[in-house]
Amino acid sequence: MRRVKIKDILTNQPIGQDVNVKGWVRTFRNNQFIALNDGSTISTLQIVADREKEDESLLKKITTGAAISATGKVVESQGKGQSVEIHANKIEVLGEADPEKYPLQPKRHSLEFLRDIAHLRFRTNTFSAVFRVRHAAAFAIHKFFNDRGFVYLNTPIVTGSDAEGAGEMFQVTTLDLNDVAKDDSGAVDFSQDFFNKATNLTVSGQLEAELGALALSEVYTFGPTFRAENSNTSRHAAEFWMIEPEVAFADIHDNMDLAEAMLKYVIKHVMKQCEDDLTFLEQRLINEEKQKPQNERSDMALKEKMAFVLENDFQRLTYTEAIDILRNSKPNKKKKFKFPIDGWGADLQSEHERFLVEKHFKKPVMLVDYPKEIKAFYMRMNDDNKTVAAMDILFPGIGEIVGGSQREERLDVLTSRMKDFDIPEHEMDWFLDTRRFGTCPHAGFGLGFERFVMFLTGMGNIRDVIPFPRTPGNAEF
RNA sequence: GCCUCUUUAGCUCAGCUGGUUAGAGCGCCGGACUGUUAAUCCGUAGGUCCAAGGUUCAAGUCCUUGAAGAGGCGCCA
Repeated sequence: MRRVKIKDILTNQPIGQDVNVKGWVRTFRNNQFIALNDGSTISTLQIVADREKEDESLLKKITTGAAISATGKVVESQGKGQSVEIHANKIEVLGEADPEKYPLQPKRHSLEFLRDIAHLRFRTNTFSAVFRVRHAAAFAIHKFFNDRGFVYLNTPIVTGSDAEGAGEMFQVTTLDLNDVAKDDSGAVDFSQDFFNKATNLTVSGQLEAELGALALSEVYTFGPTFRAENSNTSRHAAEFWMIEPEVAFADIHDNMDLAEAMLKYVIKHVMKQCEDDLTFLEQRLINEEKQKPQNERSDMALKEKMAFVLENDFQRLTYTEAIDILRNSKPNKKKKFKFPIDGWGADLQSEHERFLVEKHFKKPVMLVDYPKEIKAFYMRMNDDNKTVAAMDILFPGIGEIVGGSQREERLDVLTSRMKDFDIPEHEMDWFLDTRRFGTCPHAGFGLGFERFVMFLTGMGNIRDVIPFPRTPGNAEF
């Protein structure tokens, strides 16, 4: 008999039909009631075993975590808590789970403990929900761009470009590290390396995406990104996924419109597709926050927060306006900020961003037009000659989720900016060619996928929204 | 990289100003019950108190160093 997914049975309720289901036992109550989950939905399906007829040795093997196959009739449930159940006439244990050794019990486990057993944590309600939501979000992103005529571009993961300037890179080499090839001057001889040059894992696909956009008009990347930063926070990982759209004939305002539309589209899609997962995750978050002091709890539940973001325009303001607000803010006047705001030009610290997003505006904030000194060389110089057309999107609880800009398309301005940043022109010749031939205004941004999934799931640590997270000192699994 | 906190049973935790034999809930195992909902009830077992040094008559508790984890900051997505 063909296997039916539990989600289908719970949705269609084919009462009277004989079906086969396969999945993993969550609990086995009363030697009779199996709560079975197959990952198709957060809900379990109740399998009723015939205690009289079934072999006792078989019943003994039905333990939490075991994989079973059950065949029987779908009937209306007599008990509370579920509408239908299966009266099994045949149960097969496909894979036993020794209860002495199986680490997952039908009880609450800490996220830290589950992180240590990341290979098994998919079997929990929380993580199965998180990864279904993550999938739905990834799918929605592809659909959003596809429907708008964007081309999905796969930029290189191994890169020979060392001028991306977005942080420390992981080196990629096949040189024998125990006996590194040296040249005459004693330096490492990368001409003997696999690519005949020094290579790294990408920190951003942006520069390559720009090349694509200046021919295909609209492109986006969606791939892994690597940063060898020693960052020890709940929102940084050494390996994470980034979405980087790049649009020709677009300015910073088009860019902001695109980012806002995309974020809202994905939120809407996830709310529709993952209703029951979100309900579970929302409750999980409420329970977790019960242990926190009142003032640290969020004032909106998960779905409420998502709906709120959906229904309201993101707050747009310039860096200069933000500085004014911060300078006149209560915490600044009462010297509550660790880094007081006294003038124009310094980068905002997380405490300032959090004040703007969580206290002042209480919604996502888009900041534009930053001082040129604190932003990257490729961002377009504004007419004031002091600021660049950069934008950051800040989300409550997570901070920076998007960073983007209009790109500097004027060759002379770009090369002079590169000089300021000590970036050698000859290494970026391929990049500059796009400015030499048929250059045009264009813009793009990078969205940290995991940070967005944190918002969508209410999870507070990036390590809990990526299946096998890589962080300093940790590359297990 | 910097600062703070944590580490006690399989899991989640309690263990007071250092003082007899280190506790609870859940899980496991055994039994009872049998339409249960993290089932319930009774019972048993289960500990290198993170590690190494030190102080003390006495250390789970105090000190030093180290390890692992968490939170905050910086870097950023």
